[in-house]
Amino acid sequence: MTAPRRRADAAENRERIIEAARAVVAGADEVRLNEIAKRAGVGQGTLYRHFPTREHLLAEVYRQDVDELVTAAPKLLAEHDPLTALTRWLARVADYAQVKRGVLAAVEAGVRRDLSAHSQGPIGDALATLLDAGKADGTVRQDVDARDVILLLGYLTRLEDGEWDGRARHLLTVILEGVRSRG
Amino acid sequence: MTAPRRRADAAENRERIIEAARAVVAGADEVRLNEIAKRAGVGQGTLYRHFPTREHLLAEVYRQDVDELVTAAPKLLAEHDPLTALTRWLARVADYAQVKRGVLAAVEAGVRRDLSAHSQGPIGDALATLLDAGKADGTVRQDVDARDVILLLGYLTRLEDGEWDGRARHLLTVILEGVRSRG
DNA sequence: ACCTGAACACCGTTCAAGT
DNA sequence: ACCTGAACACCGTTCAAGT
Repeated sequence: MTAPRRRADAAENRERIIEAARAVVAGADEVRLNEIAKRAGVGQGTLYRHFPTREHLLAEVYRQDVDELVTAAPKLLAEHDPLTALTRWLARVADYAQVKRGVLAAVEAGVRRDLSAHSQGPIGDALATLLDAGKADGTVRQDVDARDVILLLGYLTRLEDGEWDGRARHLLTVILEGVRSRG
Repeated sequence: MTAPRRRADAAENRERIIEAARAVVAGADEVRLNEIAKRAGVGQGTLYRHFPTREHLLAEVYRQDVDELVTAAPKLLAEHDPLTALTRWLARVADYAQVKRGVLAAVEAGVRRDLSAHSQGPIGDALATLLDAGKADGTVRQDVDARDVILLLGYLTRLEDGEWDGRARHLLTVILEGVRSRG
C-alpha cells in the first residue's frame, strides 16, 4: 500500500518523450517515432504506452499552441468587431502554421479525431464562436460553419516553401471574402 | 539489325500495369505498388522501369480524366460567360474528385511536379484560361491565379465520406464568392 | 506497474541473375 | 533490351522478458 512511487519516473519518461518529439518536430520534418524514443532514451514500447497513436503525441507537442489559439478567439471578439476578430484569428493561425510547420497538421488530425467523436473539438469551438458572432452581426454568411473554414485552411499545409510570403496571407483574404455576407 | 521485337511485350507489360493500377485504385484506396505489380503479373522491377515514381503511375491512370478536364475549359468558355464557365468547370472537378477518389490527389501531385519544372502544367493552364477570361471580363479578381484556386480545391481530398453531399458543392460556392470581383 | 529492445510486419526500392 | 523476384532498407508496432 505504498504510494505509487513508480509513477514518478513514468511521468518523467512522458516528459522526456514530449521534449524529444518537440525537438524532432522543430528540426527535420521527418518525424520518426523510433527516433523520438531513442532521443528520449526510452524503449519504443514506452512511447506507445504513453501515446497510442502518432496523433496523440503530436497533439501533446502542440497543445500549448492550440490552447493559445483557442483562448485568443474570445479575447479578439471582446476587442474587435466579429469580422476583424475572425480576420486576425485566421492570420494568427497562418503564422503558427508557417513558424511551426507541423501545427496545422496536428490541428487537422485533432479535428478529425474530434469529428469522429461527434464533437467539434476546442479549435472548432473557437472558430465557431467567431463565425457565430459574425452571423449575428450580419457580416458572415449564415451557411458557413467551422468545419468549412478548417477545410479551406488546409491549403496552408500544402504550400511550397517559397510560397508563404506570396500566398499564405493572400489566400486568407480570398477565403474571408468567400465567407463574408454579400455587401 | 532486326526490328525491336521485344518492345512489343514491354508495351504490353506497361498496359497491364496501368490496367492493374486502375483496378486497385478503383477498389480499396490502399494503393500498394507491389500489389499492382503482382496483379499485373510482372516483377516489381518492371513496374519501376516503366514508372519511376508513384506519381508517374497515378498520372497515367488518370490521364484520360485530366485530359477531359483540360479540354473542357475552352469549350465551356465558348458557350458561357467566364464566371459561369469557371463555375461549371469547378463543379466538374468536384464530380471527378467524388467519383474517382484518387483523381484530385493525382492532379495535385502532377501540379506539384509541374511547378518544380517552372510550368503550370495542363490543369493549371486550363484553369488560368478560365480565370484570365474572368479577369478580362471584370468578374474575377485580378490578384487570383490558378495555383491559388488549386490550393483551395485541396479540401476535396480531405472530405470525410459522409461530407460530400453537404460540403463539396457548398464550399465551391464559397470559393467562387472569394474569387469574384466585389460587386 | 512500468520499461526494454529484439523481433515482426509491411512496403517501397534495388540489383544480380536470367532470357 | 527487358524481365524477374529475392533481398535490402526502413519504420511502425508488438510482446516476452526483465525490474
